Amino acid sequence: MNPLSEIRARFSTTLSGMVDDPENLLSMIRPAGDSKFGDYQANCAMPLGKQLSRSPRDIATEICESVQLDDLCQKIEIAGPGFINLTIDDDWLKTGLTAALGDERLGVTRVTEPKTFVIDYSSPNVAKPMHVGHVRSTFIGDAISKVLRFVGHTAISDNHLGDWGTQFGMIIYGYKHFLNEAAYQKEPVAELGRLYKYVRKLMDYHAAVKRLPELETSQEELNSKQTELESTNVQGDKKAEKQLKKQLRQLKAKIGDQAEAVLALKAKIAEVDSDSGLAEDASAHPNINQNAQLETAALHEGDATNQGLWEEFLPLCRQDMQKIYDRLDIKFDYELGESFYHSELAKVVSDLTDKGYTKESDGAICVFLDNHNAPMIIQKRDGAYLYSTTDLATIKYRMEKWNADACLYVVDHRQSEHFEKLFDVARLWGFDEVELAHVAFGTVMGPDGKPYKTRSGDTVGLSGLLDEAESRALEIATNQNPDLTEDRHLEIANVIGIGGLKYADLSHNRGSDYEFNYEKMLALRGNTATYLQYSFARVQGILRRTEADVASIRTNPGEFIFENEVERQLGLKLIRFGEALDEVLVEYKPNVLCNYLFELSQLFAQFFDKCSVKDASSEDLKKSRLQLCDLTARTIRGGLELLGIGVLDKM
RNA sequence: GCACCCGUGGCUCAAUUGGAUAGAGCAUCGGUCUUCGGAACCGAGGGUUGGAGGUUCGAAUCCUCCCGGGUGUGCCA
Repeated sequence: MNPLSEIRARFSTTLSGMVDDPENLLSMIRPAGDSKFGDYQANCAMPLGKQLSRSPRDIATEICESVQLDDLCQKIEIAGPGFINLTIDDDWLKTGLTAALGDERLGVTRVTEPKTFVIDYSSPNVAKPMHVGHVRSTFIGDAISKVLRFVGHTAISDNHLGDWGTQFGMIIYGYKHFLNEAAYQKEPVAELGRLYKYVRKLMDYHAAVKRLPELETSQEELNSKQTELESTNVQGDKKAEKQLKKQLRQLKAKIGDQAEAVLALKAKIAEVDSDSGLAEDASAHPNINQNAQLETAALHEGDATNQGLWEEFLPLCRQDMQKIYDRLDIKFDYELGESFYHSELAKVVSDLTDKGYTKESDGAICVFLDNHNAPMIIQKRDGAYLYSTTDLATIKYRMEKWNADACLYVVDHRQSEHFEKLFDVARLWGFDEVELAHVAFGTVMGPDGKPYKTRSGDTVGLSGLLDEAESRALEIATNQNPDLTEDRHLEIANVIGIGGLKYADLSHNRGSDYEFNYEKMLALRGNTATYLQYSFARVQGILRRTEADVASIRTNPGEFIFENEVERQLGLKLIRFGEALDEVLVEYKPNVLCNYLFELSQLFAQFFDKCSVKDASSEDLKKSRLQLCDLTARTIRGGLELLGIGVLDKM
């Protein structure tokens, strides 16, 4: 049991005697904001004072007299308007540490009421190369799944692959018209990838040719509007002047954006025009955009040829994708893609219609919701279904198959409105017991503060990203430790390269955008994976150097001794591993665990500096310090493991 | 137009969801140490949390308005 839950349990008894619902008050017990106030603080006396119209300090006194804390806290103080400051008792702490030492779970107790979570993450489109945008979903989802499992929940990870979408129409079209048979025999996935990109280029070309004149016209309009605004005379009227300025500024920004868009379109056109083969195919396939769509439609309608091709392509594409997951060491319990649900979609619509929740509008079948202007469309005018339909079928399946208590969707924050609607419709449909949560995350930004793109404006491919991270890591590993063998260098590069990438992502609050930066990601200092991995390796160094018998330390521990203040701080931090994990799950935020591990490593560095193990003044003290070392190493390793990050004994 | 999100030292980010003097890491400057792994430790400077009001014992956090930025917005996923 971690100190926080223990304190809350003790307070619970007292507070339930004072109010009906103590839950809210209990959440006001938390780690002290400043260590000079002690280890924990209870802030519940202030609101309680207000509620009961009494002096908060009196209430605080009353609470302190009633709560049973003798063994748990060595100091209890009331401060300021009514803060209750608590300092954990050293003996209690030492007992906890001793227990953690002999426990594989480091003293972290399992939840008393395990739940079943379905976590939907990663979800790339197969047959399209994975890119930097898939990184966050994959890492965050994986970390949350692991933490859920560790604390005792059932976590079912499900990779909801996009394996039924328009990209297959494109590939099928490409296969039928542009296939290089020899290349396909030799390296099928590479050839399919080429076909996808090839068709994409041709489609983009035609779309650009069509769009360009419209854009140029609108550009002219904007320009003339700018001239008009610039010549408007509003002198004397300050308010109008200000408004005009604002309008002009916004207009200029829009013109800039459009100019960029025009350039991008022109580039796409030029790319095709400058290549005689592409140009020829472009003019030979003027209706490629519509025809590719028709191939998709044919696939969905069960056309034998297309169905056969899809069945041929899919395993190849999935195999290819698996390579990336293997490099990242990410595994899923299930990979039920969109195709898995396609036979259920008609039933979703008919069922919702039978229950009277749908309405036809402009030929489409919709569910209208009170708190949204636009309805959720579940069947298009042409009869085709949408991803909202698939998502509904998926919820139904997950409830029937796994009876989930919660479904978490680790998806980019731009889809928040979609999920609001989806969850509303699901509840309307009858799935109102399950917790449905959109675990949203921000965008990965480039150094220019805009979404991370290559210089040519394309999204950044994931496999290239991993290559770059590992090759930079290799350079660092080689420079830092030239004596090691090349194999060792490669192993280190893999662990710190991939680990650095994951940690850079996970250590940011998932809700915020963050800037992608190789240097910072792999920096040897600061809040990075390398710093934590280095701390771990240093502990291993101590254990090696002192020839410590770790097994016997765990089974036959000696007393913990806090000779130096930092030893106590380190011990307290160690015992709070479980608190950090609980906190991660409150809002599904892995960065809480990152912060915890970083702070732990910083405390260890101080301990390392001040408290020599090798030259400890007595055997008892040396043993106590070895115990702290062992716990530190196991906590860092265990914590990083939950984040999907590895460690090395030597690096 | 409407809806949602964001704005925190020079830079990159935290802040346990309303708690005490807003914390880290880079960078800058200074210091420790003949290292149980220097990929270390200690210290200093640097902030009106975009601005103005309001709510209360207490606000980066909640409310209103303004400024600036982003995202989404009826048949893509």
